[in-house]
Amino acid sequence: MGGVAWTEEEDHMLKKCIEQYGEGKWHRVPLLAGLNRCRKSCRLRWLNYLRPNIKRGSFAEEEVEMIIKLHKLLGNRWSLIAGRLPGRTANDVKNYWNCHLSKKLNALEAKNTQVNRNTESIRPNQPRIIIGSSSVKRRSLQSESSTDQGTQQQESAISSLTFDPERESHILEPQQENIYSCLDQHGGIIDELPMDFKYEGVEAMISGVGSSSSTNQWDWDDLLSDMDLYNGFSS
DNA sequence: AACTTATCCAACCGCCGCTAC
DNA sequence: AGTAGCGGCGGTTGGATAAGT
Repeated sequence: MGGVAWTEEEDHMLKKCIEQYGEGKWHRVPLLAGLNRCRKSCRLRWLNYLRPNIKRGSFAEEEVEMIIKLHKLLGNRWSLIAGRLPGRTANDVKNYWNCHLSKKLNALEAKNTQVNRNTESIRPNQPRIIIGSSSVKRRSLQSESSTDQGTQQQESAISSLTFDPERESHILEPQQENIYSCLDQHGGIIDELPMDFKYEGVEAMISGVGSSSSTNQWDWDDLLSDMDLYNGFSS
């Protein structure tokens, strides 16, 4: 493991402590539980392993599809992504992404680079406004919007930002944008990706009307709410 | 069977924003 | 205004295990 593994006894003590005192106040948990662990370890152990209703085992295709979609929109915001996958933790999602999906995307990126060398004109004529990296933490976005770093164009984009499928891809990093463009444009490697994700356009994805989405617990309004809160757009 | 390499994933680390003082 | 403490997050590490030779 990455550190000292938790014993069953420690798990029991932590669980008992949380059940008795509730979540939160993590700085007190080690003391209350009588554990020789730091607050962060306790919190992580609870969130990723001990918390009730945690789903274990491999990811279903629908879950993988959802992860890919959400990653396209949110970047490496694992906690937000996990929030849309009942029973899955941010750590699980992150690990799954790093172990399984990022490799596929890297392969795509490599291929995309090669493709771009031959087909420069694929890029859109009108430049997109990138309003901060989606993988950059919320603080960066907020600070960008509050400082004079951004151009007027950027500030305008930020201030007027509401959800709009036409603009949703703007929150993607340039690099990601290339990768996902490649997903749309080159079905070959995408065959490795699950289900019908490879055939869906952005519009279908945004509206949640993908052919397999009927079984997903997709609640776009909730997600937007989260994003608003997360990015501070609602304030 | 023994060894090497690849993969998985739990745990740790460092950073940041928020809040109270 | 400055700062310390906290919760929370994403990135990284490294041990266990599986797969390959």
